[in-house]
Formats: sequence, C-alpha cells, structure tokens
Amino acid sequence: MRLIVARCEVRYSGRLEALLPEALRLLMVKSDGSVMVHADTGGFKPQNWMTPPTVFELERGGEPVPGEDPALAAGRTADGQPVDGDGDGDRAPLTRIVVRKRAGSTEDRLDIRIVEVLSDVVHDMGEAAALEKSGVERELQELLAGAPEHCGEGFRLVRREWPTDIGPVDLMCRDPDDGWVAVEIKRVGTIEAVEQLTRYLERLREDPGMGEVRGVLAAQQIKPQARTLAESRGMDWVEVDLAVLRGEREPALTLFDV
Amino acid sequence: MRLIVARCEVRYSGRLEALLPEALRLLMVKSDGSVMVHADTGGFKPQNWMTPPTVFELERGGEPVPGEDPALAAGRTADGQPVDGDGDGDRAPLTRIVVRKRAGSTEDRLDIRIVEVLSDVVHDMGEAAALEKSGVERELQELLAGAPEHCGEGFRLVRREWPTDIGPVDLMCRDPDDGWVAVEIKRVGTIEAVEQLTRYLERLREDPGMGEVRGVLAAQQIKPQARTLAESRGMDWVEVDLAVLRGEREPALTLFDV
DNA sequence: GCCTGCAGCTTGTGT
DNA sequence: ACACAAGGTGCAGGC
Repeated sequence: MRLIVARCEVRYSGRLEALLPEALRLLMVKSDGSVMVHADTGGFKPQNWMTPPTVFELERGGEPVPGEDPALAAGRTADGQPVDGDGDGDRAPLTRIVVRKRAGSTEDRLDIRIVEVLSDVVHDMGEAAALEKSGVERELQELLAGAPEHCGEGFRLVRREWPTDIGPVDLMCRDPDDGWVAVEIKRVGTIEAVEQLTRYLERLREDPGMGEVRGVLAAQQIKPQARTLAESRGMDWVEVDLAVLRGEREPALTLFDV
Repeated sequence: MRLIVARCEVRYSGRLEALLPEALRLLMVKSDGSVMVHADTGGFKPQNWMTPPTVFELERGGEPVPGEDPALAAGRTADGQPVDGDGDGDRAPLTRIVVRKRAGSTEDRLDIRIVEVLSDVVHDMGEAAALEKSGVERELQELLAGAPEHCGEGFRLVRREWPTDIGPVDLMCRDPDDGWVAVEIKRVGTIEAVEQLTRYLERLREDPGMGEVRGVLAAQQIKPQARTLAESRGMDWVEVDLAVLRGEREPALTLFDV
C-alpha cells in the first residue's frame, strides 16, 4: 500500500464530472490497483476513488514516466520507506497521477495534479489481511468451532483463526490420537479451497513442533472436482448442514431428507 | 489525519459481530472522529470502520491512557511527524484502540488489538475544499425540466417534484392534447425504475381530477428488460443524451453517431 | 431530529 | 456477463 500526502487537485470524469480544488489530501493506492482520495474530514467516504482494474500514468517534474506503477511499488521499495522521487531524492518530484479504467464504451479517468508532496511511503502488508469471510462462511466457522466433531469424529478445537504468515487457518483441532488437524471452512468447496488448504498444510508441516498435520475441507457444498483433488492429496472433506449445526434439524434425518 | 500501520486484530460488535484476524493493516483516523481499517486489497471499502460521532479509549503497554484522543492528535503533534509512543520513544507502545459510538439502545464498538506498530504519523491537512460535481440525476432533471420536449414531442412542464403521498414525481407535464404525463428520471433505467413509475401512475390515476395519465421513463441508459417491461405496461421510455441536453451536440447527429 | 431517496453507491450471489 | 438484493450501507436534502 502506498500512502501519499500531497497538495493536489483532482478531476474525475466518467459517470459524472467532478472537481476537487487544490488542497491537502491523502492518496491511498492499494496493491490491487484501487485508488482513494481522502480528506481529513468527510467520514467513511473518499472524496474520489477508482476501483480495480486500473491503469496508471505518472509524471515527474511534468514529464511522463513510463512503466512506474504505484500499485506495484510495494514490491520494489523498502517497507515503510519513502518512495524515491518525493522531491528530496535524485528524481524529479511526482507531479501527476492519472488513473484510468475501461468502463464499457466510455472510460473512467481520475486525474490527480500534484502541487506538493509532503509524504510518500510504501508498506508491504502481505496477503493475510485480504482474507475476509462472508456472512455464511463466518457463521459456519462459529458453529463448527462450537461443535468441531462435525468436522471429524472426536475432533477437539484448539483455536480459531490459527495464525500463519500466509493467513489464518480457520480451525486448528486435535483428533482422538492428539494429531493436529487443519480445517478449512467454505460455503462452497471448490478446487481453490483445496489449494488454499494445501498451502496452509505445507506451511504448518514446516514447523517441526507440529509434525504431521491432517487437513479437512468443510463446506455446505463440495464440488465433485474438489472432492477428487482433496482425496488425491490425502485430505478429508465433509459437507455440513447449516440447519443441523443450528440444531434446527436432526442429523440422522438429513440422510433421507435430500 | 492520523495514519497507523500496524499488525492488529479487529473486532466489531454492533449490528453484527465481526472479527478480522491478526494481520498488517492501515488504521486511518480522521479529525472528525472517523476510523477506517484498510487492508491493501479490497478496493473502495474499509474492512471495518466507524462513522462519527465517536469516543476513543487507548491503551499503551496494556494500560489505559485516559484523555488521549487519536482524532485530535493532529492538533497536538508536529505535522508529518511520528506520534510519540510508537515503541521507539519514551512512552509505552500503543497496544489497543477502542472506538465507541452510541447507536440507539445498543452501542457500536470497534476493538483494535495492536500487536506491533510499524508506523504512526499525523498530518494536519487543514480544511478540505468541497467536491463540485455534475451529471447526476439532479442535473438530468434540471436540464429536462428546461427542455421537456426531450421526454416526448410537445411536452410542456407543469411542475418538478410533483408531490404524491408515496413520493414526488420527477416531472409532471402535459402532452400536446393537454393529457397528463408523469416523467420518471434516472441515470440508469432499470426494472425498479419502471416499478416506481408504475406506483406513481397507480396513485395519480386514483385522482378523478387527473383522469388518464401517461408515463415516461427518461434515462441516460435504459436496460433492455426495463424497456420491455415499460412497453408491456403501456409506458414510453426515452434515452436522453446529456451532451445534447447541454447543447454541446446536435440532436440530429446522435441518430447516426452511435 | 426524523425520514426519504440517491449513490461514480459497493458488494455478494445466482442465473 | 448480467440482473438482483442487501448493506454495520453512507449521505444529503426536506419537513
């Protein structure tokens, strides 16, 4: 994420035309290409913004700088350090950022004319923060945390959101033999979910204190391709019934209830 | 504006319960008391937030710090400088920020548990200039009010925002035969817009003094399904060109200009 | 202050 | 890709 505090004028053209007169603002550029222009007041909403996918054009000292992409700067700059070229380095100061986006027949365009850069820093935040769960997935996790035996016979919960450096494992459990089990929870279990669980297991198995770790994919619905892939990688999978977890229905009945 | 980059876990409780697992995030605190928690993906929307008015509670080194208000820090810290207490100063590191807000009978609460502060700076941005924008439904309505013939041949405006007990009709006009016409204006005409116009017409036709009332949906863009539904209900629809309304382009040209 | 309707809504979910 | 529905909607304008 790149954070630029600058005196700037911003023009948006697309669905409508908008002009922000010159003032001090925060320009936030996320690594997914999002751009937000925030004032120090005005609450929740940015004064201007652009959602991905975006294309950037930069100018330094009034001259175009091809190839410099603010959204990718995080990978090329020391973490938390000022970006070279904020006016006190050997490069010309940043004078313009144009953010463009294809929007059907027309084009959305955010034109940021920068008068003065007060700060320009980049932070590499990793990917862990990106994983946020939908309402159903979250409820599933809560219910399964309270009844981990639905993920596997005799499972006991050790911790929800077990942290790893590539993101949190939904549930970390122990099986009846005290073996570790990583449980990945999804509303719909796809191949992508199996891949995710695979990455977690790789990571966890590198920890010598953990030794063998089993993997279980738990979801309301698991696609046939995901079942096959999980089995071929030695993982278990289980389809869970939300109504049963909520105690609204008897587990046995579901066998004949579909 | 205070910008804190920190490894943190965030809990929200209010309308719902939400947990953001421990990860690196940006905490943005505006001087109006707004708080936003951003990951470096996920576009426009913060992962968590609180709109003003808010009350803050801070902890440093696990101990409460009464009286320190992040939203007001901008007035008490040198511009662009790190806030004292980020771990390398003489104060204990920031370990927790609780943002509270009265919300009716219950309370909204954002609980940010901070594991590590990577950066903590304050910028005084002064007063931000207001946004100037045009092109929204408002402008469409103004332009069409000034040139109602774009809604239908020979239309004369009777009044904008014609009041009914289920809401105002955007434009009420008379056609060349002095028949009433209700015009609903949207930027994008969807089925929902047709439904809305339908409700207005139902209401207006109950008025014996009005008699027959035609309906016209006018929008910059009208979805195919909306066109079909409008036609099947005997309403007219018209796509209007903002450039033409503004007089920037010749109406006739648009017939061949698409 | 409450309420209503718009928003460059944004975002998810199903078709 | 597109239509639909919900949002911790946020936000402004009218009463």
